[in-house]
Amino acid sequence: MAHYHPPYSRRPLTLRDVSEASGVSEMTVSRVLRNRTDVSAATRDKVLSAAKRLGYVPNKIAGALASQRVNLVAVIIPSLSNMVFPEVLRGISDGLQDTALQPVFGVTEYSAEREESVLYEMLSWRPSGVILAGLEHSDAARAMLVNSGIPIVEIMDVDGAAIDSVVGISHRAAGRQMAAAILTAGYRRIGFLGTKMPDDHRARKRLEGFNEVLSKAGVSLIDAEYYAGGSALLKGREMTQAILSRTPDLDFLYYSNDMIGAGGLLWCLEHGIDVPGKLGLAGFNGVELLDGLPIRLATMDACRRQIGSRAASIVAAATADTGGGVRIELTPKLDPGATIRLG
Amino acid sequence: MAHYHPPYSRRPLTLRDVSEASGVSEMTVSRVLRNRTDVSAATRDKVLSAAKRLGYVPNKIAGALASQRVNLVAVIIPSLSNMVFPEVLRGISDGLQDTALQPVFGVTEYSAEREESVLYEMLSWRPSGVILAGLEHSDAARAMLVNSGIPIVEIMDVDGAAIDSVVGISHRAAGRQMAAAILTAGYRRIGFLGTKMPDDHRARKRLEGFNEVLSKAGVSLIDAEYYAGGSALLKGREMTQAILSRTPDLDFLYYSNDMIGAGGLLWCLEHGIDVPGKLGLAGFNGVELLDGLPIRLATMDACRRQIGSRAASIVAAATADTGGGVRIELTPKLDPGATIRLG
DNA sequence: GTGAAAGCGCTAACAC
DNA sequence: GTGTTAGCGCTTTCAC
Repeated sequence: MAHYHPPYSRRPLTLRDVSEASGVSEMTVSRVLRNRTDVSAATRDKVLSAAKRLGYVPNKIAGALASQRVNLVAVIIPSLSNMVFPEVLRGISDGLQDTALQPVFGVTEYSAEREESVLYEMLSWRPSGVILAGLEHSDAARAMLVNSGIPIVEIMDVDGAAIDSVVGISHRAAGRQMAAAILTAGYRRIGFLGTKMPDDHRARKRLEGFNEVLSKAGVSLIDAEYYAGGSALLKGREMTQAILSRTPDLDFLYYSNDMIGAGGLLWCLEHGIDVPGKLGLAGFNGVELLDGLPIRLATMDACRRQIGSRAASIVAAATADTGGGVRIELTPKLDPGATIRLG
Repeated sequence: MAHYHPPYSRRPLTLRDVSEASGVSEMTVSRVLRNRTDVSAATRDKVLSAAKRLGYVPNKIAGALASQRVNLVAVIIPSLSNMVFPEVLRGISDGLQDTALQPVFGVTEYSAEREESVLYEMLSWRPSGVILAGLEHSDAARAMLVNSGIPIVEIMDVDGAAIDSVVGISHRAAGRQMAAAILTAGYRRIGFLGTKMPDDHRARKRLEGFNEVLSKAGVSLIDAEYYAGGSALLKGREMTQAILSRTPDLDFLYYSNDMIGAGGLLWCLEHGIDVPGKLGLAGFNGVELLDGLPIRLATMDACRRQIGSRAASIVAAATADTGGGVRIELTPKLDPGATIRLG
């Protein structure tokens, strides 16, 4: 049902068109359009009005090729499916606010292979920097990053060797801290509920840290449930029901993220389970959504927004060629909410 | 705490480097790297191994300038704060899957001014097409779109005049349909809860359609609550409490989105309110999160993913220069859930 | 099947 | 303050 077919492929205007329309040389037109100060007010006005009248939009491709500068920062994240990465993106936007840099996003769906191809694609546009999640990359991706000659910031996680700069939290330490809090509160029969994602290295590290502290206390996970895809809130609900009917004497459920934790919490409340008396619950991330639940779920803030803005600042500084090779470890705080009893 | 300062600004490799390393002319290297078939297998292997060994990443800036082709689709959306746009983005990714096109995202935060500057910025990269939310744009933005000479797809909303192609639903009709369902169910004392966003035209149109049907039935909104920012789930909870304590005899609450509707629903359930007997509730969007609530909130699916993939297909087709100027109106279906009683 | 030359639209560098 | 010249790293075109 075509209703009108516009002339795609109209030739875009060039500097030359503005030059002719204003009677000013291309070079000076270029100066005006780049807000350079060494142009007389009269010339500037002539150019600006001609450009506006014609509807000229500069060609950054040509500009970038000529100047060898591209004001783009490649940002590569695993997913948009939960609230965690959009918030990192907002942090990045904030951090880039007062610079000429613009973020460009790519998504990997937690696949190293896709990360590699997205990275290749983005690097081919010669961005001013790269911000990407995690420290685990394919060899080829790592090589591209090392060879790129631009600032690289790996974010979210600090447990491992960074290529250049890194901003994040220690997920292993976060897992340990939560385990310690749970043990201190007196819980001993602990179940784990999480995603079936072998490539979510941060979730894996949290669980490793968690298990480590449990082991030292002679405790180990009694049962576990995993899911993939679907509504996390619903999955949390379903998995909670499943694990509790299979292993009714659990006294704590550790969820790998807040969304499934929230689903579990709602299920428990509906079923009159004494939380946190008989059963404690905890998630991870500190998502805003938790504010709207009947009672607060214990969680740990992953410092998402802050990570984004710090990473952006590092790229901005490195581009303005201050510094480089920075390591920033943020410390998430544990929020016991109302789902962990006092120890 | 710098731990290592890599040599930013290493000169990236060029075709010439690969040419010299492989002993093949630049032109033929270029052919191989673009997967052209008119190259002998022997030459191809030489080139490929040299390129891989060196870690060559092509410069798309130069390529785009020379070929006058850019495989980028500019995607401009209002926000990443709720689940609606990320899902549109996923639809777009899907729709672009089997093409050479790559989406690039920009966010406006519901500001026409920011839309204009994001658009300007993106058009300056000469993308192959633009997908943007809504039909309302500044005059300057509209002029840029019209003059761009590339396929433009306005998405989400079909209530108004499109520049080129359009894919969406009628929000006015959606509002009308919900009002009709509510009236049919026998509710008469209706309250509205929504965002304080004058520039969210789709929410506005839904409310207009809603009021229109109410008026015709001699009914009008009894009370309203507005919010801006913060956790939508929490705001839904707070606004529900506020509106019901101010106007206790309301028998229906119409929320402008599912998130605040979910917050309201949770609040009502906790306070033992008979839903949908004494009080009916409805939201909008059909977000996945609703699947995890104790009872289903009435809502309307905004067809987000489908809109994204259809829009992407239009751009892909127009680029391959089939068609153009397409209008697709999808029909959202009303899901009465368990929060509207049978009429 | 391969190579040489020209040029995409802009900006750096320098001359005036 | 303004103009001229020479590329940026590719791809197009055409010759071989």
